[in-house]
Amino acid sequence: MATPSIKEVARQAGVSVGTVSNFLNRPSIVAPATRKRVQESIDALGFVRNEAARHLRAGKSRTVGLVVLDVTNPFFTDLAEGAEALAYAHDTVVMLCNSKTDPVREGHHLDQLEQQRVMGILITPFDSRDPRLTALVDRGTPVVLVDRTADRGLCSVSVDDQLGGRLAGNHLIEAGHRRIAFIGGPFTMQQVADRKEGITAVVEESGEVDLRFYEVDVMGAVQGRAVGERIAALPARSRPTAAFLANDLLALGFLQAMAAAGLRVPRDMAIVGYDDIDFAGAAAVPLSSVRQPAELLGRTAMELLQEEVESAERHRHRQVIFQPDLIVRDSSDHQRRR
Amino acid sequence: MATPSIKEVARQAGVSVGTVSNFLNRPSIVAPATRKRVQESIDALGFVRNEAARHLRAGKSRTVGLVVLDVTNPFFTDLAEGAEALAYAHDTVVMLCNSKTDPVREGHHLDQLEQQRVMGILITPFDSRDPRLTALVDRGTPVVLVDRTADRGLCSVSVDDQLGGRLAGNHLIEAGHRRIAFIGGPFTMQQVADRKEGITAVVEESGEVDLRFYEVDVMGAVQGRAVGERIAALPARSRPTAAFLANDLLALGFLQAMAAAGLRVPRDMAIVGYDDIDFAGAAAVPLSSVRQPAELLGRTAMELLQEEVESAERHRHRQVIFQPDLIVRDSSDHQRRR
DNA sequence: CCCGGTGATTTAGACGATTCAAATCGACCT
DNA sequence: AGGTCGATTTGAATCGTCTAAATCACCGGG
Repeated sequence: MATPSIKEVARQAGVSVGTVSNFLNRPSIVAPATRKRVQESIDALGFVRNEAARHLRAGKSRTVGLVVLDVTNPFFTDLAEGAEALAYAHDTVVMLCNSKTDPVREGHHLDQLEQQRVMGILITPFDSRDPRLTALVDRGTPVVLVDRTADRGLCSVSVDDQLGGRLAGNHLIEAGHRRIAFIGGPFTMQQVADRKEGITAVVEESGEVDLRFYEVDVMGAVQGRAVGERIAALPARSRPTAAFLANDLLALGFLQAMAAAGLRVPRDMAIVGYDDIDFAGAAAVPLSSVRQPAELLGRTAMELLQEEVESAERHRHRQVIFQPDLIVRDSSDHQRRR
Repeated sequence: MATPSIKEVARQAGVSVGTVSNFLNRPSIVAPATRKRVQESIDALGFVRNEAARHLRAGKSRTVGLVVLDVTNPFFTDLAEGAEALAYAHDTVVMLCNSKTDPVREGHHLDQLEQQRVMGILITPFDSRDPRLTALVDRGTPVVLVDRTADRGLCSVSVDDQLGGRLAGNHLIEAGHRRIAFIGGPFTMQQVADRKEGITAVVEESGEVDLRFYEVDVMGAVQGRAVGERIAALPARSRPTAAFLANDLLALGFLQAMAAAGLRVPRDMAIVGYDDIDFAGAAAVPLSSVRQPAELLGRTAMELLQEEVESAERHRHRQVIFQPDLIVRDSSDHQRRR
């Protein structure tokens, strides 16, 4: 009682397989009476198209791989949302892969996606110049970098992370902070490096600010809390009075560590996060954050991919860069805090 | 310059396609010298297996669909982790799908997975007796219910949610609470209904406790905060003194609302969550929570699926049920709280 | 009554990998 | 030289769907 194929449907309906296929793909050229008969057979047999066969025959898949660093991070799920919305409109499927900031997992996913001959891959790579990635592209899989700027012949969609770092830095410096912590990681990740560079630049311009770096391996709430505990334990006179964290999960964990240690936010510690996930505005102390247009990123990435797939040869790679916005809330703003 | 097929590899290596296939699938029967030659051609050409073709020929896929209610919830990603670990060992791939507690999205994913002829589906369904799900099973796709108990002919892996509700309820009642809120939703979801039933049962047994219900549409931190604000706004004499929330994200949001409203936890409001996600223990006030063995759930579900796929006809469906544990932390424990 | 259309349907290969019966090749034995 | 056995390799068929080309039925015009 295996799943019926187009052939069984044809027999049941008393037509040829070609007609069934036509019914499926170009119903308008099938006579109404035949159409009805085929539809009935399909329903009766419970026929479901075999995507593998279609794919093999067509030579191209209708699924797109999306590889992100952390599915738990709302920034990435929002991004996925944007990509899926567009995919849905183009009758394609998004395969979501979680690399968990681990190059090995990432590589595994890429292998699988390539074997599946996906029509393309959207990826926030651990390392954008990973040779595996380059090889994949050379072999013909269209790739769009997400949340990273491509240098070479690739499309990419990103946000100006240096600017994001500058915005956060300026904001904290103007509020009078002179000891600031930058927390994120791994520092080898381009995004993190850029944000770090941004705040470093404005700190150097201002001259008199002490900026310290704390590196984490993965940017999650748990790590944020851990760093927060270490910093809270410092003597008040040498402790930073403000922290800029490279994502909101980190910032949320950090915020909780402050609360647990009895430090008031923003009075004792001002906090600025990154991504402006929904949850940030709803935190115990609403979190200031550098907003990235996550959904737009995803949507645009998918757009670029579709474009590349459709126009094939005469496609010019493009690097789209969005501007981030600083959203100031209580966690970094004395005035607002009652 | 399309991706080379096994045929090109064969030509390049001066052997037949059969030999290349043998090299790929049963290397031991290929002569060492030939093996070397084929390997070289594969490397030179950058050959990558075409999964669609393998699948079509083999008649069965090597990917498993995993449909969860919320990828943002660490409970589900832990679960996915368990499933993936086992899948990896069996050389299969997990396709992660996020239904976002939306039956329409869920249906869409199921359709796609069926068209892809996945070898099976692990799903936390919105409604376990959805006819679409039944139809899918009847048409031959093995399905294992996750975090839900199957009534009919299906395998399932779940945790005794009623017991979870009882544990939380008993704990709060014993601590002296007489006005308790239960927060979760939608109440039509079996898990939520069971937890609710569990606490309702112990409340009724005790006689003198006032239990109130708050329903949310999706169980996320944002919703938790919203309910928290409503409850915090109640006059102290009629306000519940304890809340049991059907998952930890909800509880985290709720906790933040308490902090924002100036209510102390657990003195003014005791809180017990559900799932015991990593983040729960790291919250500003460490969260009491009913622990579910998420990874084990995922792993076991995959095990059952493999079993079903392999033993085919003579397979007996099984319903595995795990026991939850109550983890008591500061959020519900006066003693511990300084 | 035959010809040319037109509209509907059928036929006949691909697509890429796998499998299995059959062919090939040596080496070895008698 | 003929035969046998084992180890390798080959060739063809197959999976389900799609498409281009071919076929068919039927109609009206000449």
